[in-house]
Amino acid sequence: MRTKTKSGAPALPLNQIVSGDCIEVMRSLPEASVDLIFADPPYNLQLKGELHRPDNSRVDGVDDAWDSFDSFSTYDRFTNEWLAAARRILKPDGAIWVIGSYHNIFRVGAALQNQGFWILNDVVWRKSNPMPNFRGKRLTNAHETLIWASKSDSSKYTFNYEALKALNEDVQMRSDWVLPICTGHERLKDEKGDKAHPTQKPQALLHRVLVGCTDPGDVVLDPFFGSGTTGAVAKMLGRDWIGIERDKGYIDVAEKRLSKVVAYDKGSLEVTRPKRAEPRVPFGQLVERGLLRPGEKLTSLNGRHVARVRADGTLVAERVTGKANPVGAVLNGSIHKVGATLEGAPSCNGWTYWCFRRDGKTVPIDALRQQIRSELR
Amino acid sequence: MRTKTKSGAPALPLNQIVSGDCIEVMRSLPEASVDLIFADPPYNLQLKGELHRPDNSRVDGVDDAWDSFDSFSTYDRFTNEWLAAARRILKPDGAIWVIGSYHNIFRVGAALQNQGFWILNDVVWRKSNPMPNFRGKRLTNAHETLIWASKSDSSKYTFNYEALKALNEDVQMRSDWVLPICTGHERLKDEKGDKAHPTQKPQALLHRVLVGCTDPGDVVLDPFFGSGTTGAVAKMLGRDWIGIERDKGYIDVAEKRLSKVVAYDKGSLEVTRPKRAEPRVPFGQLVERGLLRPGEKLTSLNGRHVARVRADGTLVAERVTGKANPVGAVLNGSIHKVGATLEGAPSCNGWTYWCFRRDGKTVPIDALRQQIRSELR
DNA sequence: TCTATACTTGAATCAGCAG
DNA sequence: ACTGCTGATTCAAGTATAG
Repeated sequence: MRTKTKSGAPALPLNQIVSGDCIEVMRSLPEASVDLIFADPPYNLQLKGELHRPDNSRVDGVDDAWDSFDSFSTYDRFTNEWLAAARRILKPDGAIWVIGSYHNIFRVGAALQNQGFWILNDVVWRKSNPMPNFRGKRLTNAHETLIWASKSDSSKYTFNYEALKALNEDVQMRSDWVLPICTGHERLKDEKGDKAHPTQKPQALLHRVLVGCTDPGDVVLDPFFGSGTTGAVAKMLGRDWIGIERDKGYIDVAEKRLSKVVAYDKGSLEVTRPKRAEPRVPFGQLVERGLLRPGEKLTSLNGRHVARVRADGTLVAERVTGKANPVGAVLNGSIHKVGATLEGAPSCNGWTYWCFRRDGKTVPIDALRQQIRSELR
Repeated sequence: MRTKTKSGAPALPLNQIVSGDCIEVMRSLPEASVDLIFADPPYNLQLKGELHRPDNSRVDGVDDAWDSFDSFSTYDRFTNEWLAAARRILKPDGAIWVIGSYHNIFRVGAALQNQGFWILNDVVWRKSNPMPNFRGKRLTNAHETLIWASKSDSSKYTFNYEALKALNEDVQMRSDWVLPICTGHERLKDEKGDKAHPTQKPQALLHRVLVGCTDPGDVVLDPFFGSGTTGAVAKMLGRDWIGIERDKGYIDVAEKRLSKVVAYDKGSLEVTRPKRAEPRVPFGQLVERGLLRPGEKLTSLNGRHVARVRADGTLVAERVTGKANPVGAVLNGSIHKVGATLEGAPSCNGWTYWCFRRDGKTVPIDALRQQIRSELR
C-alpha cells in the first residue's frame, strides 16, 4: 500500500475504504490525483406509502435515511458540493461516471454541466429483469441512466474503443447497455439472508465502465462506496481503487467482500457471451410503424375468417353466428388469441395465420415481422 | 374547425398551424385548455467553435468557461419561459412529453421539476439504426430521452395501460422503446430531394405516446411543430391538434403533409378499456337477484376458508381458532373485507377470491358479476 | 440426480370514488 | 380536504421444494 508519494505530497489511501463523509474526505485528498470517479449517489426517491404486489406481498422499497432530502434545493446543494470536491481531485484528463434515475439524474446532469464537466455520453442501463409496475399506472421503470463526463471539454480522456468493441461482438459499443440487475450469488446477503445493501450494482456494469475508461494501474475513486462493487471490479481488473463510505455496516460488508476478490491474471479477460435469440417483435409495432393501418382487413390463411386491425395492435373479428354464439358477439384480442378462438383451437400462431393484401397478393403478416427484424440487425 | 367556445372564452385554434414564437402564442391561448403537450425543443447542440442561442443568434466568442455558462443560462431562461407558458395552458389533469438528448435533457428535466411538473417516467428511445461514432472517440449515441410528466403530483393523468400492453404482445410496456429513426418514404423531402427537416421524428414514436396518453377527441399541442409529425399522427388517431411553428418553410412542409393525412375509421381507434370502466355491480345484487341465496356457502380460492352469504350482501365467516383468536370469533363484512382479514392481507378482491358451487363445479363469484354486466349491455 | 412446480424478489416518486 | 370502502394489479430470474 502506498503511503507517501515521491514528491512528498499527501498520499492517496489506495486500495482502502475510507470511513467518513465523502465531501470532507475528498477535500482532504490531494488535488488532480485521481483518474476516474464512479459515483452512485442517493437518488432522492420520494416514496409515499407502502406498495404491495398483486399477490399482496409487500415491496421492500428504499426508505433509508441516507436517501431522504427535504427539498430539491437541499439535494442540489448536496450534489454541487460533492461534485465540486470530486472535480478538484480529478486529474485534468480525468473523467467521472454518475448513475441515477429520473428522480435525480436531471439535477445531477445540469450540475455537472454548470461546473464545467463535459458530457461525453449518457448511457442507458436497460435492465433485462426490472421490477414491474404493479398497479398499471405507469410504464415499467426498466432502466437507469449513467452520465459519462470528462473534467473539461479539453480533457484527453481515456477511452478504450477497441476493447469495448471486442466486448460487443466486434460492433461499436452503443449508449444502451442491456444487463440484468444484481441477483443470485452475486447479491450480498447478511446473516439473516436479507440483502446487505438495498442498491447493489451488478459487476458487469462496472466491468464495462472500467475496461472502457481506465487502464491497468489507474486510480479509481468511488465516493458512495456502499457494498463495494466498484472496488471489487477494479481489483479484479488490476486498477487501484479508493472507496469512501459513511455507514460502518456497509464498510464491514465491503471489506469482507474485497478480501475475497482475486485479481485476474494479466492478459485474461472473460469473453463468454450468450448467443442472441431472434428479437421479439410485438404485433403492435407493425401498426405503430405504419406497416398495417388501423381498420385494415386481415384474412385467415384458410380464407374462412376476417378481422380488422385496431390502433392498439389488437384484432376485432365478427364471430360467426352459431349455436355457441347466437348473437354473433364481437371478438377482440391479440392476433394469436383471436385466431385460436375462431378456429376453436387451444392456440394459434397469429403471425402465420393472418394475411394482408398488398398489390393484389395475399401475404402472411410474418413477412412484415421479418422486415422489422432485418432492420434490427 | 372551432372558432368560438360556448362560454365566449377565446377559442382554441384546433387542427391548425399557428405561425409565430411558441412562447407568445401559448401566452395568447386560454389557460387550462389543452390535454397533452408534445415538445421537441431545440437541443442546444454545442458544436465546437459555434454557439447559438435558442433564437439562432450567434454567441460572440469569449473565454471558454464563461462562454459555456452564458450559453447554458440563456438556454435555461428559454426553457423556463416556454415550459411556464405550456404549463399555463395545460388542464389540471394534463401532461407533457419532452424529447431531447444529453445536450439539453438534463436542463429540461430539472426545469420541469422546479416548475412543479411531476415526472411519471423517463423513456428511452433506443434507435435501431443510429449514426455510428465515426471517429471511435465515444460510444455510439444510440438513443434519445423523453420525459413524461403530469402538470402536478395530484393530476389524474390519462394512461391507457391496457392499450400499450396490447401494443406490446400483452406484456406491460417498458420505459425503453426500440424504434428505427425516420427514413425512407416517411422522411419528407424538398424539391431537391434533401430532407425537408433535420430532426423529423418517426410517426411510430408519436403513435405510442398518443395512444398511451390521450383519448380520441383530446387536444394535443406541439409548440415546436417542425415537419408536423405530432399533428399527422394526432389526425390519424382522431385527436384534435394545434401546431406552433416559427419557420415559414416548415409550416409549408407540414401543411402539405397534414392535408394528405387520412384519419383512421373511428371503430379502429377504440382501444382495450380498463376493467374500472365497467359498471360497478354491488355484491348485494347477486343476492337480490337470487343468483346466490342467503345462507349459501362460499369457499376461498385456496380452499382454506368458508363463509356464508347473508341477506344484506355481507359475508359471515367462522375464524379459524388459533393463537391470535382463541375463541374463534365471528367475522362479518363485505366480501373484500372478510377475505382480507382471513388472509391477513392488506386488501383482497373478493370477486376473484370467493367461489360458489354449481353443478359440481367451483366457480368464482366474478362469473355472476359478468353475467349481470352482460345483461346491462 | 434430474425435472417440474412453487415461491421469492428487485432504487417504486404505483387508486379512485362516494359521502 | 378528509374518511372509508371498493376492488384492480406483475415480469424475469433465481432459489426452494416436491416428485
